Amino acid sequence: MATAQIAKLSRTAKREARRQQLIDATMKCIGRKGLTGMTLSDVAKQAGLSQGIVNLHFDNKDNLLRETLLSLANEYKAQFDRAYDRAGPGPADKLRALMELDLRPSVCDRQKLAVWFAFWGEVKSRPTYRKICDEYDQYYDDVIVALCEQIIDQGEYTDVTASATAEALTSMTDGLWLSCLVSAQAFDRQLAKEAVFSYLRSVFPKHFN
Amino acid sequence: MATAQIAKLSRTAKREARRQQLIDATMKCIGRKGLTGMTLSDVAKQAGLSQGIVNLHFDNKDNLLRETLLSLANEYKAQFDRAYDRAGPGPADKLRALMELDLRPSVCDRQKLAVWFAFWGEVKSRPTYRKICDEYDQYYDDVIVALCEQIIDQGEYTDVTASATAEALTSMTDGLWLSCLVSAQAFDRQLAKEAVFSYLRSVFPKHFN
DNA sequence: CACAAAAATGAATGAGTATTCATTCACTTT
DNA sequence: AAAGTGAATGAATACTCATTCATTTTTGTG
Repeated sequence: MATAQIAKLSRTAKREARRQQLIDATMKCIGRKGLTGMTLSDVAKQAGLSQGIVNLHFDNKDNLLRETLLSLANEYKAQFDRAYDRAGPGPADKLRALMELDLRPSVCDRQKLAVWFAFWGEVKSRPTYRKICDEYDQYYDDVIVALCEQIIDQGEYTDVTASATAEALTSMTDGLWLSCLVSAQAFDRQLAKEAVFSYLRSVFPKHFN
Repeated sequence: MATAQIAKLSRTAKREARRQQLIDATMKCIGRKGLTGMTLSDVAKQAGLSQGIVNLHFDNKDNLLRETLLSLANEYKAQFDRAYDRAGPGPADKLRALMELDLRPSVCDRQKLAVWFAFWGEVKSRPTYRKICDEYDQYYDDVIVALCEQIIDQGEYTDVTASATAEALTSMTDGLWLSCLVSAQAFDRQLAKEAVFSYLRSVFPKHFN
């Protein structure tokens, strides 16, 4: 949010907008310099504000980073829930919508993925990060397992378990994110979609053909 | 390698052993403190050597980190090639072996994955890291695409493309690694295997049943 | 408009760290 | 045994960067 627009807001809204502005700046800096290279000066500069601004709003760097992760996670969850709600009523519709979400340019772009991977890279040594990531993941997994169960019920599929299929699906999108981040060639969104949906066609042929 | 054993080696072998000792220490430190928290003192202490030792052998921190990534990548490649060579002659045998490799405890353990993810987390801001990761990935991808092609030929599968299937498979293992790293529960290796192999059964039923 | 409160500034601080280097140590060669 | 060589040490140095805080600016209220 641009500074000019902040002026019009109420005091508490303003405070919140400032925090978000700093979080956004943080994500940009992580993308540009990595978690190891990012400094609070960078963030302040990126936000067009002064040296001490982060400590004023977040007390310390750790806090800023935790709030940044939370913001990223919440933003994703909002999109997840929205995609779920807006999709057609059947479990296959919903599952399709959720898979498509993960490959949408707004989710699957190098800038945002750089931030996700930056935090995942610290998960082992930072229980706080791990806890946050794990709690959200748990939630997504439950939703997707439930959808797979419904689909399996409907289609009377045998030789398939909901938990293994859900695991395969969520892993696949996470892995596609990695290749989007690492691959030197422009990410082939079409191929990625084909990977996911050829899988869905082959496990749930009655639903995805 | 223990210091005691280093004494017996020739001069150049000694030098190489020392470097590897420092690289191993670096990996341990990354696991324990993350890439942001790791210091050269930590590494020296972990290796049981003195302050300036890293600069003596690697000139600077950047260099140490790049060599650490290369060492990790080479170690994996050696295991990959070995698994490929040792597997049965058919493409399905080889593909099975490569998938099993990725879920082996020696590859898929939190300590080692922490290091991989630490580097992936910096890939966006460090072209060097990206280049290294991408080159190796390219190689693995080529191998796996070729195997899928052979399997598709043999089985006369239709409605499957080698590139999408290969993409799905490599993504899946990368994603499973993430869940191994993040999940609070002990990683369910059996479920992970089931995820991968139920997929293989369903795309290549003639080969994986 | 005046005044108190909140927000923001940016220079100063100091803790932490990568790097340097004079010195010591452990072998090897002569 | 003496001289020579590379490895290793660890104290000193130089520098970066998170954090503090005295001061200024902005905002909302009576």
